[in-house]
Amino acid sequence: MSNAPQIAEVASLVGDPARASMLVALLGGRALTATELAHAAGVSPQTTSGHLAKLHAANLLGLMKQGRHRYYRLAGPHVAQMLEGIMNVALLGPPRFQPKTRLDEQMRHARTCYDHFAGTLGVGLADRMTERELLVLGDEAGEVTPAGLDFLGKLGVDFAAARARRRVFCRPCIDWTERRPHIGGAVGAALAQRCFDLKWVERVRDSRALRITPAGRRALMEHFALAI
Amino acid sequence: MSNAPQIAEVASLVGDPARASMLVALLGGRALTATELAHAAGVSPQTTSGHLAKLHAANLLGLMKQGRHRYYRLAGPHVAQMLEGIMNVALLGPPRFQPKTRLDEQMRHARTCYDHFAGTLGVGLADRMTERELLVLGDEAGEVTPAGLDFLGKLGVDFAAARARRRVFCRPCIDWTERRPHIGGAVGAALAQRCFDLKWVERVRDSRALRITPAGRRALMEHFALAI
DNA sequence: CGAACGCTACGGTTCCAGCCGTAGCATCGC
DNA sequence: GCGATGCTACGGCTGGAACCGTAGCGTTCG
Repeated sequence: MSNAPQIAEVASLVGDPARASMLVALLGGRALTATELAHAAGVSPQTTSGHLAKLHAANLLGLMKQGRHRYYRLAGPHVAQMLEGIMNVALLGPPRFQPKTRLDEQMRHARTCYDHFAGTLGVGLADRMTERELLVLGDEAGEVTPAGLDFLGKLGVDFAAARARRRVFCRPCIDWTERRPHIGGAVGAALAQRCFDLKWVERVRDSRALRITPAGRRALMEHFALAI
Repeated sequence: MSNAPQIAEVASLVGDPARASMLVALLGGRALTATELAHAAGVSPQTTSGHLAKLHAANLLGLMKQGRHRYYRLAGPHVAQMLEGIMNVALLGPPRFQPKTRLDEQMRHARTCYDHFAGTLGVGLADRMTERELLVLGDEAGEVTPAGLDFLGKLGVDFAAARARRRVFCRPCIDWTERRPHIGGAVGAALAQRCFDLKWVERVRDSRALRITPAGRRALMEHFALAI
C-alpha cells in the first residue's frame, strides 16, 4: 500500500557502517576508485566490491570505467541531499563523544560538501554575505538579492543554469561541524567552482578537506572581509 | 574521524521495513499509539515496542504518555525532511512494480505530508498559485510573492512565525505520487492548518488520507480555481 | 475488586547480511 | 609475454537483529 519497503531498502543501504563511510567519502564531490573507497571504509576490496555493486544497482552511485579503474561518484544532488538530511538528524540525536583527531581540524576549517563549501570557510562566506545583504538565508530556503547577484556576477560566478528562472534561490545546508547553515544548492556550487577556477582554494589529496591558497586568503579578505 | 557511524546508525534505524512503515505512518502528522503503529507495520505489539524504544532513544520520535496509551510522533520537521529525502532517492532509483490498491486512490488524491498537503490536492494548489504568480517554486527553494502574501493573508492564513523574517520562503517537497513539487515548509503548514480550521478538508480516520468537504470543494474552486 | 486492555521485559529461535579467503578476469607496465 | 595491479565472483563462517511466545506491570472500566 505504501512505499515503506522502498524507503527501508534505500535506508538500509546507507545503514551499513562500511557503505556509510563510502558515501560520506564520496560526499567530498570527487569520483573515487573502489580501492580508495575500501580504504575509506576500512574493509577489504572484496567486501567493498559487493557494497559498491549494491549501491550502484540501487542508483545511489554513478560509475565510470576508466582502464582498470572504476570510478564511483554519487548519482546526483538528490543523494547528497538525502545524506545531508540523515546527518542532520544524527546531529540532533543523542549527544555523542567524538574523539578529535588532527585531521578533523583541517576538515573543520574548510571542506567540500558535495559541490559546495562547508566548514569555517563555508559558514564564514554565508555570514559575510548575509551581513551585507547580498544573501538572505532562512530556515528552509534562501535567495540571492539583486545586490548579491551583481556582486557574484562581478566575481565571475556563472549563473547560467540558476538564472534560468527569474529568481536565484539557494538551499541552506546545515554544517556538520559548525551547526549553522552554509550556502548550498546551485548558488553554492557555482561559487565554489569559481573559487576553484580562480585558484583561491585547492583540494587536499585523498580528503574532503580544502586548502586556501595565499592568493585566496587575500582575495577572501578583500572581497568578503573574511579572515581565514 | 568522520560521522559515518552515526549516519549509519540513523539510517539503519530507518532501514528496517517495520520501522520504516511506522515512520511513514507517522509522516501523516498525527501522533499514534504503539498498537496503531503495530498494525501499520504488520508486526506484533511486542516487536513494535522494541522498535519504538529504539527510535525514541535515537531521538527520532517524541513520546507523550496518556493514561495507558503511549502516543508517538515524529521528533520534528528534520525527521520528516530526512524521510522525504530518502523517499526522493527511492523514487529515482530503479523502477519498481507497485500494485495499486483501492486505498492508494484515496491517498493519491489528497493526504498529509507531515504538516502540509500532498497528492493531487497538494500539487494542484502549488500549480494554481504558481500560475497566478502568488508563489515561485524553484528546484531547491521557493518564495511567496507580495501578491501571494496578500492573497493568503485574506484567506486568514497565519504567518506569525514565517513572517518573522522579512521574506517568506517555502520549501518545495517532491510529491511521492505526482512526482512534482508541492508546497512544504512553514508556508505549507500554515496553509494546511487554515484549511483544517475552515473545515475545507478533513482527516480520514486511521489514514494519512484526506477528505475534501463540499464546502472545501466550492472554496477551492472559488479561491484557487482548483477543480478537485 | 476483578477482568480486560495497552504496553513492555525477557528468552529462544531463525535467518540474513557482512566479512574475508581463494580464485579468476581484465588492464597496465616493463 | 610476464608479473603486478584493480576489481569481481563464489563459498563458508559468524555475529547480530528481527520476530514471537510467555510473563509481568500499570491503567481503565464495570
